[in-house]
Amino acid sequence: MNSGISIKELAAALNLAPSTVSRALNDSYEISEATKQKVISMAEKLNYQPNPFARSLRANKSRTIAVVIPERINNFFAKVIDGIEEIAQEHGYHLLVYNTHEDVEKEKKILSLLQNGRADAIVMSVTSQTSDISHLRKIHERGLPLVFFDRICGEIPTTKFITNDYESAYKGTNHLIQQGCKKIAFLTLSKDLSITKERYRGYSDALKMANLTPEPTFSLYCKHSDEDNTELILKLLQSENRPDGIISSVEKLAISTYQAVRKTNLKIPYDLKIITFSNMSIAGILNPSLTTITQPAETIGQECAKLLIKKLTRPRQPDFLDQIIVIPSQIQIRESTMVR
Amino acid sequence: MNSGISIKELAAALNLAPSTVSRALNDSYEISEATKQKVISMAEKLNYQPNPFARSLRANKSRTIAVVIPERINNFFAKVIDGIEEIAQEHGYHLLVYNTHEDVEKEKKILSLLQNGRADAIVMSVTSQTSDISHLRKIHERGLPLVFFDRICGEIPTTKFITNDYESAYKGTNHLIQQGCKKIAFLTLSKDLSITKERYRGYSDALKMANLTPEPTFSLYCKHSDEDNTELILKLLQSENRPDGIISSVEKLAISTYQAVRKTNLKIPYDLKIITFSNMSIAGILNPSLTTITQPAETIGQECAKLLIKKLTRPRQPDFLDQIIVIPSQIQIRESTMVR
DNA sequence: CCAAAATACGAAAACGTTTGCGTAGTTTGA
DNA sequence: TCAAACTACGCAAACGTTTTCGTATTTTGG
Repeated sequence: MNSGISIKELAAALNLAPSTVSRALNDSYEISEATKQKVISMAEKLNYQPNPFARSLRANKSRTIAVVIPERINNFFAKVIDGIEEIAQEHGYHLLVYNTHEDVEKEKKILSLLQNGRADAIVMSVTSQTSDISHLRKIHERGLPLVFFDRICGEIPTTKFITNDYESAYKGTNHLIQQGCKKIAFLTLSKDLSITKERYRGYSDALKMANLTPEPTFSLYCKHSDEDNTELILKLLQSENRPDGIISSVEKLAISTYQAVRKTNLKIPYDLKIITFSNMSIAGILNPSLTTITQPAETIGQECAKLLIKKLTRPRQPDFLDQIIVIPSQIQIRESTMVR
Repeated sequence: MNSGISIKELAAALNLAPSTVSRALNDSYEISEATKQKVISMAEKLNYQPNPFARSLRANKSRTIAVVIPERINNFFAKVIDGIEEIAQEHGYHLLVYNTHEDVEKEKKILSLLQNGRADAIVMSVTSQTSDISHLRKIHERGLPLVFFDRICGEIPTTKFITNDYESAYKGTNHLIQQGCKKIAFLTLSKDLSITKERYRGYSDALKMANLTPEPTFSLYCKHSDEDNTELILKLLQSENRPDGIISSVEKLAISTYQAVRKTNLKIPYDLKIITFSNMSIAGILNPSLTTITQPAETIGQECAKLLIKKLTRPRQPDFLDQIIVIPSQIQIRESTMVR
């Protein structure tokens, strides 16, 4: 309602021109120390708060970063945002956060809302359904700084932050093999996802290296509903030629696996070993505790934000390089992949 | 960088005045249908996007709601935000999200940043450390619409949304008693928190009703660090007069309890039964599965947003009533409180 | 001592909207 | 038929900043 006093009123209270007050508050060399002090103390006294919209209008900058994620109830994305917020706050930036709920149409709507300059930059992780990327291209060609993390879009020439998906999947799969698994299944969400492809490559290469062949029926591309996924996995576990090891590309599919296993008389890790990409704090208290590949979520968020802010605050910074920056994950071995 | 074309340029392309274009786009009765059509199609063609800051400056409204939470890696808060976002998006509102990390000083800084009209309203859950409430009072007295949820601040006369904390705690405790518990402990974060007090009352009253007395050593006020909490709980479990039932006010203390139990040779639910306030999707796959009191998080978020938006979009809406709106939780009984 | 430079400030424009007011041209009504 | 009302649009101000330019006063330098 009442958004406090304006710079004009503050100027009037000081018998100065608004321009002088503005310069004093922005510590301009053109203003004497004495005047600066007077202005600052009066501003304090009257609790003057500059109107951010007037500023944004004038400067054509919003000091705001938009974060677009596919899921909010997800420790990985939550941690990434925490990382972004930390750096953003240090530099006086605000965060607009949008959840696409894994829905491309929603993603398009949100990006279209961000075309008008409401945010100075966008950091996002795409939907598992995003194959048409015209909306991303549009934003990028408009010159709005855009970086991707985790679920990246390779076709857009900008900087992307991911973890070492190939390597982690390779190592994870190899770990299963070393623990004695012969028939290893791969669980993931969408075929289109960049990270899926990389992780599948890692899984596949590890199998080949061990002279095992990846069976098509062992690659499970799951849906959105947890119940459906549990059903799908259950079917796989009850099939004649069931897997004895599982590597899951997403946390929640590991959860679904645990749930499916409960409906069988299989025992983890004896009959089935499982490892998953995850950021759960409670992986350790699951029974049996869950072996995880943990992505450096906060770090990814921090790096995204650092890069963006560098670009936004320096005068003539070049565009983002078309490159992929890799921040390695860490494998935490727990009971779910123990030999005995 | 380039924020597209302005209404002036659009007007020039149409040989019209900016005012006419503005009115046409806002569907004013003063503009003929023919002109409206022309304007709209040209706006489409040139991809005209109104500048939000010019609008905000002019209207003194930002179409933005600020959400302030103490923790982001928390299913409850994530779900609440999802609920808020759903309703906000329907009405064209954007969400600025801030995490206080349970730090009052950060909370103060954030609220001070919100004084300048960047957001039209605030919906928040306070820190577990918030006892000095001058910053909240300041915002409220400034006339900025403010609602609380879950962690509410009773002293501020506005509308608050909570779950039936007293009743749920009472029922939860009673459930433990009926399952045979005699010595029930209560785990929580801070004494200052509104919800802690209510939940403790429910716990305490349930004990009294069953002729049990709440022992002081059975009320554990935990810290921020998960490791410390696990230690604290472990000590309680190893004490001579250990509890045989636990009701936890916060999800993560139940997790810590599971972790502590692992370091003893106690068995849930045989030696210790446990129930917790929680929004975990995976409570069911913990071993043993965890009995929970689930708060209606999305609904709480939706209701907060509905109320705010009603106030923001109707012309002369009265101030929020000083009232507490209760949305009941649901108790989900699982193995952790089973008799056998 | 006086021109030139430096200091410290003010006036006004600009950012992109929306809106109150004014006004041609047209329609209405008795 | 002609004043009154209506229609459809334009002009200009306003929102609160920042910044360019201008200028009165003081300081500097030879």
